[in-house]
Formats: sequence, structure tokens, C-alpha cells
Amino acid sequence: MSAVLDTERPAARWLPADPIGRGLMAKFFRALGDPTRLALAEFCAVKERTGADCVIHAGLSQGRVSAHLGCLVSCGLLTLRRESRFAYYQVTDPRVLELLRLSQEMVADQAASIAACTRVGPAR
Amino acid sequence: MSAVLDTERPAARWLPADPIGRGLMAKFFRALGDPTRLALAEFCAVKERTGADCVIHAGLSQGRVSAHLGCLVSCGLLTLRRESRFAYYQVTDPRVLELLRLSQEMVADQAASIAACTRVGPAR
DNA sequence: CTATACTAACCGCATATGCGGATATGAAAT
DNA sequence: ATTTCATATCCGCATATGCGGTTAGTATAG
Repeated sequence: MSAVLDTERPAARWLPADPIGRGLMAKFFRALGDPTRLALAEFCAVKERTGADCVIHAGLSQGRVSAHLGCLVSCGLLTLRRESRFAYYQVTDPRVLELLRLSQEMVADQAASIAACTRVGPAR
Repeated sequence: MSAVLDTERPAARWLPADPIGRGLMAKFFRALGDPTRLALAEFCAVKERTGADCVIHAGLSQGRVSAHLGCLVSCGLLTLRRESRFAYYQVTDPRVLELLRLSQEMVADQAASIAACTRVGPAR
């Protein structure tokens, strides 16, 4: 009935309209927006790992790695299993793998352009 | 041949092993890790929008919105079309929509936990 | 009980990032 | 040419975030 709406697309219906939901979305993506956490997610995607394994793999201080792992668990990217004094981390949600696969594909296509983007920092 | 590899999973093959690629991945996710940019992506997913449209929608200074849009374009989340003195932004890559749909689903499942995560800042 | 091992929480410090405001660029209108 | 409009870039400021090092807590070992 309206000509100006002809080009409208029924997209982005999934994105929460309220700022609270968007804040959580942003937080979720920021959890993935760190090379160290991405490396840990990859490491724990292969198989279950202990905190000590992750410390060695990341090559950072134990406290820092523990904080990163806690962040990944809180954001639903890793699951935590406790046994005696050990903490075991693993990627169990297949959606995490799908998310990373999709992103990897897009980043590969846009690599040069992303590298040139100065707005979102150099991040080491 | 090795027993310790029995539980290995062929996952995370997609994640680049080199720190350069991971840095780009992290940068890509940080581009999505801001509520304002998410809102702009949603806005431009519905239909093509001018920079001025985005400024009004975001309710922030023109300079800031321009920077956010530039970031989204650089990272391959929006495409830019120029005509006379106007800039038209739009989500054209269907993978962006799929990425957001998948993330929205995960965030909905983990909302409480993500909200409780103090590692990745309150971010407004 | 004491010692050791593994993990989590806290503390400054340096850098990254979002913000408004001012300014620059370029195109269209007068 | 000058003015106006749409957009992009630069600047200083406040906050967010990653880092190492230290401290705390708990479980296992001796």
C-alpha cells in the first residue's frame, strides 16, 4: 500500500529492540573479541582441557588465563566441569563452532579491509 | 597410534593458527561488540539508509556515527554506496544476518550468565 | 598438621575505545 | 564565488580492558 516500503526487508527481526538485550549481545561479542580468548576457545574445542593446560598454551600468567576462562564460561562459550581440585574446560555447544566457522569465513574474505580498520583498535 | 588422542575432536580447524589471523578475528568480533554498532547494523539490515538516517536513529553526534559506520563497512558488516553527496549503508552479506541470528539465540539462552560476567565490561 | 598443587580474586598500570565538539572535504544550490 | 548540506577526520577526556604479580581458598599428599 505504501511505495516507500517497497524495499523493506524482514531482516534483523532477531535483534532485540531493547538496549538491555543489545548490551548483552555486545558483551557476548566482546568476549570473542580478544585473541587470547579466541585461542583458548580453539584449544578447548579440540578436547577437554585443564586450567593448567590452558595456562601453558596461552603463555600468560595463571591469574589472567583463569579470568579469561571464567569469561568464556560465563558467556556460554565454554563449559566447566569440576573434579577434585581440577577445572576442566571444553567447547560443548555446537553453535559455538558454527559461529566461529562462519566468522572465519567472513574474516578471510575481508582480511585486508579489517586489518585497515583503525576504529577498532590494533589489539596487540 | 596414540591413546592420548582418543578423545580429540577435529574441531576448530577453521580458526587460523597464526596470531595475525586471530587478531583479525578478534577485531571482527570487537566491531560487533558495541551496542551502538549493533543497533546501526540492525537498522541497516532492514533497508538501505543514509548517514543522516543513521545519525537520527543512533541519537549520537554525527562524527561518532560516521566513525561507527566506517568501522562496520571496513569489517565487512555493511556495504557502502555513494551517490552525489550522500552515503548509503546496507547489510548485503547474508552471512551477517545468519551470524546475528545465531548469536541472538545463544545470548537468549545465556542471558543471565552473560549479564553476570564482570570480566568483559558493563559497556553501558 | 604441614606442605604442595591448582584455581580464583584482587591491585595498580598501560593501552584501547567510546564520546562530544571542532574542523576538513566535497558536492550541490544560489 | 559563496553558502549550505552530507559526510569524514581529528582532539582531548573518561572509562573499559588486558597484563603481571600478589594474595586467598581449597583439595590432595606426606
